[in-house]
Amino acid sequence: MTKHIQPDRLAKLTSIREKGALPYPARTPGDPVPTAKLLASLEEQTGETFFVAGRLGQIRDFGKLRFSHLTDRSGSIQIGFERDRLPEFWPDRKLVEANDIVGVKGELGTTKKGEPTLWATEVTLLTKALRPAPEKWHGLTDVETRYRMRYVDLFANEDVRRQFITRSRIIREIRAFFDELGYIEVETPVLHSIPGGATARPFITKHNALDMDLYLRIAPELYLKRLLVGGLERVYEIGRVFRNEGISTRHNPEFTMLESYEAFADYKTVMDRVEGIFSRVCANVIGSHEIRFRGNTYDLTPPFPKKRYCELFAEHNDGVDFFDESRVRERAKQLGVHNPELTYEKIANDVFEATVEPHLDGPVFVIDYPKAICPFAKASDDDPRIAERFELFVAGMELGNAFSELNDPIDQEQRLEAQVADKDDETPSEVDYDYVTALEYGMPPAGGLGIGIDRLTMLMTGTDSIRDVLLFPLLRKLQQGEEIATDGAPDTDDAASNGTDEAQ
RNA sequence: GGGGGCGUAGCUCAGUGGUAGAGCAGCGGCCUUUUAAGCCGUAGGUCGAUGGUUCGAAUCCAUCCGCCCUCACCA
Repeated sequence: MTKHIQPDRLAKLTSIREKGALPYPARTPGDPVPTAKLLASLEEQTGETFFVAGRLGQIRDFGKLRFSHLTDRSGSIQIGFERDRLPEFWPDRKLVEANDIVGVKGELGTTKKGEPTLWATEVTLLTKALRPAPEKWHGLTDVETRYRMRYVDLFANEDVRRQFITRSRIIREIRAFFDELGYIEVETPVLHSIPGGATARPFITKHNALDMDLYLRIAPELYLKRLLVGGLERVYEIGRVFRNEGISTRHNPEFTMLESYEAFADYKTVMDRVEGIFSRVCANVIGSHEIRFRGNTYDLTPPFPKKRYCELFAEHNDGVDFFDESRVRERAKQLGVHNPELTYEKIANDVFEATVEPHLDGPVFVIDYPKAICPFAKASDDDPRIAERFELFVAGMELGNAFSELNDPIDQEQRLEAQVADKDDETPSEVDYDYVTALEYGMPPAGGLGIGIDRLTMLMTGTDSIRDVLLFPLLRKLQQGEEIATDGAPDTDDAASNGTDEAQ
């Protein structure tokens, strides 16, 4: 690693030490003021002395005067280094350079052209950077390097920093929304001995002492509903789930899921909750209910339109009824999505996905799904073939999934057993009988919700790729000893095989 | 897995068979109001890797590695 460091920076490091200064001091000499505070009331504060700390940008050198910007978490401000104000620092000024982290004490003012500037009277090196910053004008643009070295991306690209601050604010608003409704936030196990609550291939890991296989959770659902049995009544969890599938602009193998469960509510209540979340995030984070995503504008003002699954199915399939098995199979063959391994309802759902989903620009709640494809949803009291379930679509992307939770233990046991009997290799291989036992003790009627936080953030921030809302998206491992291009090591190369597809 | 694109200096990129280039960053100078500062000078390379074709390969061919886009798969 260190062999690729810029030799001139190492030389400066040595120089600093030889002069008895510390290139990595343990303490910051003062409590830094956010630079944004200096700019916020510049006129009233002109002439006052402040201490700021952050990373130095490009240095513009005029011999006896130099300028640079100092960036901290709140923004950045120009620093003016004048020879006559810095008698002690001046001879060693070149040991402090772009990308170093410094503390600066100085007097607030402006330049002749009115640029707010902190005129330095004391400069303290806080951290010597041994690698240079990316080029000043184009910055760091290589996508692979940006993902692999997000730490560089973050300080080099302000909009990237802002993006992740926005993500954090979205999550904070969601928490506040549920907290105000009396929900409690809980944490359930990530390591599951039986993966369940969704249809997906799990990651397998091993517990050594117990000598048993464990699975990284594909959903927290079944544990959260156990809490309803326990009487917690309103719970939510925002946490990582893991699905052992491919990678794309909409899929990362680990992603963040919000799940909430509310006793004595049903899927209609949950629709209100979803609208409440969207409304709140739009108002408090985005500042608008109109968002731009992939070239289109979407109005997220509630209420969102509701469309029945079976009606949409007929509408986009020449009036074919979802439950008309022979005609649906025919249609599936015609579309080339007829997989005889699957159950009839799954084939029909594939037809739905092929014909209806592309048209779901939204926002739209697709409601009342066929019960057969909803193993955890309660059937409608009016039509036993229909489950009280909805999914929220915006921009053709599924953002949320919710239902009136099935709490009939006998029905649930039968459905889980049917799932295991299914040939589909994505379905669970084992029934979680403890979950059934929990239901036998009585779970209150409840409405449950799942929302993909990453996709929600994509939508809200107009981001095309899920990798741009994940700080560290999954990438292939580099070979040992291999470094990323940015420090002169041999580029690329590696072990491992090819990745593909999905998740979430 | 299929198709397409890309990989050259720390960064951003030119270079399509004949001595590896530019801008920025770096280094040495000049400069007290710049903000992509300017000017003069200087240094910097396993052209992703391996093999092949050729008198000669960054360039043509093959294989491999990595990233992006897209389709497929999949919430």
